[in-house]
Amino acid sequence: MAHTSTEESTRILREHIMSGQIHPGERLQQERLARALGVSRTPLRTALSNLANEGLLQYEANRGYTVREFDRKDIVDGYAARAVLEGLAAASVASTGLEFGVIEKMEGWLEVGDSALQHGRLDPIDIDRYRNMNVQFHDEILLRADNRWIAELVRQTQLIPFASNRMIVWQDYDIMKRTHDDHHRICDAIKRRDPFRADYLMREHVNFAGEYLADCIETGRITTTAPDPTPDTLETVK
Amino acid sequence: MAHTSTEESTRILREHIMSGQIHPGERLQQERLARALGVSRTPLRTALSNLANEGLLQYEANRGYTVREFDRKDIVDGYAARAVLEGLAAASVASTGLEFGVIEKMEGWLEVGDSALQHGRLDPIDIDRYRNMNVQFHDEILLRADNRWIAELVRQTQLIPFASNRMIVWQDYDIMKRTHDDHHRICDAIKRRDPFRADYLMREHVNFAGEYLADCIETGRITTTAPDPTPDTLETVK
DNA sequence: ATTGGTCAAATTGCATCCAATCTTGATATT
DNA sequence: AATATCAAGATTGGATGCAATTTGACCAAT
Repeated sequence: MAHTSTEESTRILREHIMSGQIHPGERLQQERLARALGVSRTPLRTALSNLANEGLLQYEANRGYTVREFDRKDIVDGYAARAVLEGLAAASVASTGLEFGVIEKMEGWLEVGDSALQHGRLDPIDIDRYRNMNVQFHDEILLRADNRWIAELVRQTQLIPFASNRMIVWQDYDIMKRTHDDHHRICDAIKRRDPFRADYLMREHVNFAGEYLADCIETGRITTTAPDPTPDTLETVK
Repeated sequence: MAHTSTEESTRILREHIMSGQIHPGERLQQERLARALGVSRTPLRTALSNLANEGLLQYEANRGYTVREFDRKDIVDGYAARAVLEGLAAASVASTGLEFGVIEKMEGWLEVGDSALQHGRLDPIDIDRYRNMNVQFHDEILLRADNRWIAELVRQTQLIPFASNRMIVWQDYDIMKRTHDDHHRICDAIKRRDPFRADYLMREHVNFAGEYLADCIETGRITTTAPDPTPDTLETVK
């Protein structure tokens, strides 16, 4: 493995926090956690410090780390920031234009989404395919915008448990239909080189997703949104 | 002191990198640096890891940390991202409105800028006053926007040596005049509760600043932009 | 001159140890 | 009963030591 214990610990802890396996508000004891991860306290402490910098943990000197708690406003505000950033990305891409190969690829993804929605209802079978499509679609635009700040800042806004772009609320068919229609229109705006329309559509798309997700989390309507489970176990030694 | 060695080291190193006292591309040797800072390698290593997370350092396993190098595109791209974020902040504030006391305070700052520019030319005497005014003006809008993500992401975009909002290119009177006029208009747009205008003006204001700053850095026209120097010495033990 | 190989010195990553701080709970005081 | 005090245990932050990796100098072969 080409990674250090620190990097591994950071990654595993981040996933466990993001997926809610470590609960908001929970105190993270270094000795216990180090045991669970099979490392000493030194790399673990670096990992904790990094995660606190990312905003996932709260730190108080001599009192240790706790998992940050996020409320509705945190989610909506995060999506609001993400919306203008992804809007800028979409506008940049629309402005510059995309090579045909890339557009073709994106239209392929759109069809993946179409096929998941073609039965007039939501089938749990399709959620994984739709989720991957969604991540690829948004990531491709961020990639093609060719601005490392935007990509990095968007990544940051998604460091909220249950609120990354891997979380799909697979519940209301009409909403998914409309949401995916946004994808079509955003792609169309990019194809037509219409930055203003791409920007506006993306902002609306992301802001809506934020409000909707926040609603669903608040009312406990979140169901089967977890992506491929992580093989890493923390519980064993606990 | 209420801070840990790790936090202190992080802060001091960040300042030294931001102000260019540690040069881009430079390799950071842990033993030497720890000596210079008067701490052991443990807190230093945590600090380095944090700064790498912030994007100021590059890290390679077993090969240590180097100061990241930034080119023109990094600066312009960073400001482009910052522009939409500060634009959103300004629009939010304009939309919500500000209490009279706050508007009065901001108008006070505008006058500070006016007085620094009233002689029809740029006096080096006024640069500190103008810089503080500028920071306060932008920070106040970020604060009043009441969205912690925006404030934090904007902070991140400024983690580039010589490119924070504390850097003022105090050289061309006409440009400063126009730039400060933006401040007046942004404040006016907020007062009139015109989110669209506030957004547009702020984006233009920030994007222009980015391009201009990048030009000046590229052509070596940067002169006396350093803020109040840090009392912390690193050179002593070097 | 350039490539490839070898080995010692330098440097990094991590485990462990110790001092400083916090937490807990029992006891004393009002 | 409520609050204050204080000592023992628990936990954190930082220093040190060691194994693993990298760096760099030197030399041989092409």
